[in-house]
Amino acid sequence: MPYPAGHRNIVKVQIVGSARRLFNRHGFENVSISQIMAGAGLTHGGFYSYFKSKSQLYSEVLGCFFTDPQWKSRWEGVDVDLSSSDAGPQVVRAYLSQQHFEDVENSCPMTALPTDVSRSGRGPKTAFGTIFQAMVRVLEGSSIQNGRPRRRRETAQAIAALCVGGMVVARAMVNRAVADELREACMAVALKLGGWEKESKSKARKSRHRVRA
Amino acid sequence: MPYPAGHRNIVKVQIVGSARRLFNRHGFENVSISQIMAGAGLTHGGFYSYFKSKSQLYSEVLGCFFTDPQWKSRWEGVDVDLSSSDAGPQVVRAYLSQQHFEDVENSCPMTALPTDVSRSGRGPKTAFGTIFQAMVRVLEGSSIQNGRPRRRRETAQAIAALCVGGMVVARAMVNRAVADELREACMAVALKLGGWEKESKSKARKSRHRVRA
DNA sequence: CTTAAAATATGATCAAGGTCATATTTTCAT
DNA sequence: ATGAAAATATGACCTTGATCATATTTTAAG
Repeated sequence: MPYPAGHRNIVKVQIVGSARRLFNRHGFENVSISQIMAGAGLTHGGFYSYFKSKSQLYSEVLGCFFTDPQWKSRWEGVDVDLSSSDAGPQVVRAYLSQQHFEDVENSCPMTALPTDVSRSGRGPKTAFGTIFQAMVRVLEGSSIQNGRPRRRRETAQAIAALCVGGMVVARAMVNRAVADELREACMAVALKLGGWEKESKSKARKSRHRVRA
Repeated sequence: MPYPAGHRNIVKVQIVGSARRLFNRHGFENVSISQIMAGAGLTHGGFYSYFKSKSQLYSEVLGCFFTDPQWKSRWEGVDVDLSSSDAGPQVVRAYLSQQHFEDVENSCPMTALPTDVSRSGRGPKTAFGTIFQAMVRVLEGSSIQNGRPRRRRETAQAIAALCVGGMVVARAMVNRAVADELREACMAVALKLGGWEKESKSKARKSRHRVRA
């Protein structure tokens, strides 16, 4: 066997990673095979020895985003421990963080390309739904809500939608200060909805974080 | 003058309308000039006597969405009276309505192509921000919040983001029932946030509307 | 019914991109 | 070192699409 065992798989992962970054930044249809392969240090021709078509890569990229348990593209300085008891507020803060806002390439696909997914077929949509429900489940399990589970689920869904929506809208704005204000507003309300307003932090640090991007 | 006075303008409006529908459905980059012109009953060649480029059309389409006061693309059976005192809940119900969910072509662009805008230049982003702020202002003016205006604004921003986010996510799902549940959850929470839970309607009418679409 | 301007259609050009066939290079076992 | 297999690169084909130049058609005025 002329090449080491896992080589093929390693390269394939690199291609998928390149595609993920490019898709996040430019959207599905606006990225060429050449760009993707170049991003993995290759040229365009070899692509079809790895994937049957561009569409198939599309599915694999989403699958990677969603199902891959070792998706470690955390955002600079932001960490989430899903097993922690306060996973809910952690998720909210991370999702609406300035780091996530800025790190488009490693962004959550729900933020970077939800409308691309809505224009696509069953596969991507199914994957999208899966991760969204996963997010809802984490929030639901962590919310300090008073009563009925019906209510808790409703609230958790709204918090998730608020996180995604806040991020999507913030990214579509010119004015950075306005976008930041929106993010912070969504974060504050989301935490309130979950019953997580403990450390009120006096709304300091309006947009003073430093990120080395 | 060989052609009636307003003719040119009428045709231009038709082209922009065709572009709006197509952009909403397929995204900006996935629509060709030929398709747009065909949608207006013309062929591709004449396009450049109306617009300098495809990008310019893009801006005009967004401008039409956002600033045009006579934008009458209401959704079937849904009406909003912005001068009414309860404009807030009206907007929320309309935005998260099943009709809006289904009527992709006449959708609010914030729902149909926010990520396209986030990948674009200053022009579209500015337009996007303008309409979002307009929505926030309506919600803010109508919210029954208790105290500080700071709080009211924060809440209004979150409600708007929740409306957009709920719709964007719902559209990216395969399962219609799940999407409907999300919409309803977002609507309930949004109304609660605004202090508009008056007519509780006992959560009836789970998805029983009829739309002739 | 003619005519000139306005509008529209046809067709060409040029660039990009998905796809695939073929050539070249790289790597490991001998 | 060497050779065969695996991987990668090159180049071409073909389609599509943005753009523009030119031809044709339509319309209102005379």
